[in-house]
Amino acid sequence: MDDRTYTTDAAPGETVTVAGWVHEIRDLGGIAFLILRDITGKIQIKFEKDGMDDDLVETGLGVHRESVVTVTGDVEEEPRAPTGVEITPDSLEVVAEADPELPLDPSGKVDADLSTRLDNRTLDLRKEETKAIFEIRAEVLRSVREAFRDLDATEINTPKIVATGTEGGTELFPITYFGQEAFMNQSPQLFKQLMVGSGLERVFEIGPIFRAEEHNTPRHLNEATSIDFESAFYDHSEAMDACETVVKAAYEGVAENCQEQLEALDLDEEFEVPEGDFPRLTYEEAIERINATGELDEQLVWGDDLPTEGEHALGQDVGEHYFITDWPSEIKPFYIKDHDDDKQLSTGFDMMHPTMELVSGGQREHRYDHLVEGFEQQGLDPEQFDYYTETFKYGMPPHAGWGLGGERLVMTMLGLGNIREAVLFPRDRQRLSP
RNA sequence: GCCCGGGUGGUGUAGUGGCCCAUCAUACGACCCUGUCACGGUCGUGACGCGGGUUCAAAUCCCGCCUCGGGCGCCA
Repeated sequence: MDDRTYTTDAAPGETVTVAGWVHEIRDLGGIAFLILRDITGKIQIKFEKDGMDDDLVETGLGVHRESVVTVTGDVEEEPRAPTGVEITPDSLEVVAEADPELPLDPSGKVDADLSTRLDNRTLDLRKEETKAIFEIRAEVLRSVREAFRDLDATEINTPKIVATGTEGGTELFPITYFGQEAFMNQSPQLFKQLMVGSGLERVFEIGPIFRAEEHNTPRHLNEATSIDFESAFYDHSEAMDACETVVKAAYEGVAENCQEQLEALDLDEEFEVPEGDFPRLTYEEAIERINATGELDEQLVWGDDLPTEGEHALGQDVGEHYFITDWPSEIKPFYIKDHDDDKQLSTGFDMMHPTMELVSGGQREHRYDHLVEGFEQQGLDPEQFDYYTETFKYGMPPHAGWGLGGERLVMTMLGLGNIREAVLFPRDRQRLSP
């Protein structure tokens, strides 16, 4: 449509053709208004019944909400119109009629359950607030890519269909690959590590990960977007620096480029870019602080994983993004390197939002012998991972990296109550369609 | 995987044994209304997830199934 004018661009004095959805019709009797909505906003179409073509009035006011129409007419300045301008139509064409009864109300007068919204995502995304979430999500991904580029990292894409999992025994989706057993990849972990040993040295990947865990929570998905980073000649501390930079860049991008969207979500007042360095607590300090809050019935002891309740108590105590470092080796995966001076302590770290874990990372074990030993200690058969370990024989530099949950980043940034809100078509325990 | 709580017109809800041939809002249909901006007004259409049971009587209690949400574990 060459001659289409966006509603926000319709200037007084012009004759324009606008195209979009019928948001609402208000018929006051002798005068009626049709509110037309497009990507840029809304505009009012005025029908004064006296002196207007009867067919035009009948068509314009007979159309159902959410139908697609094009309207050609004169734009006039009108202080009484919501946007200060309105169109007096010469012609109106119903391009696609909508059913009179809609499965949810895009004008937002009546709430819909998340489940109803997800079943009707297209209609749901006609709402300002829902649309804003995904525009912000896009900005987060854009900013993150730019931040990675500033770090001189190369974007890569690794296989999602794999022969073995990352950590061996965890829950994977099995598939059949030309008669062979295969799985959906749960993480690009091993592949991105191989790339730091390649000529690329520093890489990142933004892509789907698949986990077959049958959890049922507002913060888990079975298909999620992982933002992964890995660099040669980085230690865990430098990896944390990069992590902080990238997460802050996401917030900065949204603050700079998504004011309108934040307003739509009623967050423009409270949205804050994290300032200063994220505190770095050791695991030991973390459990001590959790114990000191007195929120837990039982005191944590060294070696315990942090229970959800403990994460919440600590998050509230810290009150901002923070890292937990120096985890016990035994509760971190085999590919995480231990501290050289203390085999009980790993270089693994998590980056936390006050409400949940966002990032998991660490310095990697780059020494072939230690790596193979690690596989065996975790009860995994190193031979199954030959494609991975072999590379470590041919000059694998020390390296570190992390994985960030893309949806969790958006969710915590916007204070969404459910991670499914941050995915167009979420895949969870019971949802496989749409 | 374990545990808990829900499912009532298109949508969101009220109703916890008889007061319910089921409340309200919105949507939808008809009519009235010349400045609405959640327009207003009058009237109307439309629902108890499925199956079985208890009871004189079930939306309401019990059982099974389906389905949705949440807590934990685990994780991003």
